[in-house]
Amino acid sequence: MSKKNQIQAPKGVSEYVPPHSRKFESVREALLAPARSAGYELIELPVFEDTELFTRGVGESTDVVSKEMYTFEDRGGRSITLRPEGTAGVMRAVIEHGLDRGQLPAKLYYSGAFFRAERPQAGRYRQFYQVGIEAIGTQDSALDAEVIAIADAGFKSIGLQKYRLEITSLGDAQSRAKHRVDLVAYIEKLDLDDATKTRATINPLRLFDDKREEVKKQMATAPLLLDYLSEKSRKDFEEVQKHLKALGVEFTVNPRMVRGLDYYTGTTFEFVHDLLGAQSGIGGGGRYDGLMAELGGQELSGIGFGLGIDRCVLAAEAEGISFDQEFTSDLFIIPLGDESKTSALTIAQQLRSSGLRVEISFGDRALKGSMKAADKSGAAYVIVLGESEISSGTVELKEMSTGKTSSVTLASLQKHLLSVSSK
RNA sequence: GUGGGCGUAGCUCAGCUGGUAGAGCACCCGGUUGUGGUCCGGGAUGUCGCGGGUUCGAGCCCCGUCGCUCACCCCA
Repeated sequence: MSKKNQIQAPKGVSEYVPPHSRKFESVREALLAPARSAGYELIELPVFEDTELFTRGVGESTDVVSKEMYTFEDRGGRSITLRPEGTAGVMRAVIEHGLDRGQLPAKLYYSGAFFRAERPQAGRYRQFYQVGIEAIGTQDSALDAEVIAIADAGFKSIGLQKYRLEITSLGDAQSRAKHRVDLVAYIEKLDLDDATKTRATINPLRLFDDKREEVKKQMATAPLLLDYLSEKSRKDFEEVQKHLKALGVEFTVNPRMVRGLDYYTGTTFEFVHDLLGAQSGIGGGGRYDGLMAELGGQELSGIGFGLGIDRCVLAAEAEGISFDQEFTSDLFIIPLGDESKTSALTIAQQLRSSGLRVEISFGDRALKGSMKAADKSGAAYVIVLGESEISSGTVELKEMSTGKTSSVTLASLQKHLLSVSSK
């Protein structure tokens, strides 16, 4: 609630506080794990970059660059922009650090906050979170398929089911040029309002994405880029599909798919969730042939994706997926009296070093209150630590789910807990 | 940038045709000495988003403003 002098978060940012943040953490780790298993390595980059990186990399004709960037001047008079997406920054860093001079493909993953100055709505925030990967320097349909499969594995490991994968190919430069000529000619004959016409001159492909029925109808017979693919592009695209089938990754070919960033070429894909609102894309990506050269690097092709953590959290909630059990402690220690607090601290420290999750009851509440706290924490076991336990070296280990207790010596507590801990 | 909906305790909300606020959940304490989940008793919490107007009187009406939210646009 907004009180008089209370400072609120800036408009449209997503925040995750406990217990909700558990979901965020679980989702992020689930999305990242398949990339790590496939040999991708972390790249951690600044959230702000030289504005030119995005105008050149992402493309000035995109809405992202033309009206959605957080751009400001720093104290040295440089134009700085909060990163609206991840790929351009990764390419900049790859070139700057010469990662493209080593073994290829360079395989990188990232995770972090991105910024777009849009009007917020369900699943769309001004600061949002993405994980992504980029595989740079190798042109191979098998790599395209693997990248897509890594994203798919991430969604599956969250437990998501109600999503679908759409793929297409944007072909090479010549294919796109030929198609564009025909598409523009086709669009010129249509009955469209001025705003839409303007949009079409900036990027005619955008009209395929229009949600209005009258536009959809008119675009129904528009020339499709897939029909213009060169022999090589067509073969590559078929290879990708063959590999995806072998991997058991389900997909549909959507020749009308449109992506918002200008650098995509060749294989392009998008994951869409069925239970989300208007913002239903949970991830997407594709190959980009010209980006590296555009940014002053070698003529190398890359492929990657960005997955929306926020939207995956929303999707997981919509599907009723819960993550809570991953976040409960193995043991809850209740010290009685000030003297036993030292023991509680040292015992907890020792148990934690073996990977157990251990909490202590703090403050001076009564035993009953501490037991309640233990119950609510979801801890599997509880011990009460008083003078008698410390002097005898034996505690009553209580299993919270059954209420049963058993006598365990402090010396064997760790071994005991490790044997029953699932983690 | 354009449009719709909504702003009452930490959360979810109730508040009849205007008479100066309530429930459930959560939280804290207790129900005789050191063991939770049920039950019972007790307690704290709101300038009813903010500002102005109408009125004897406004959470309820009017105007403005800010915020949240959903959709368009665009996209993760």
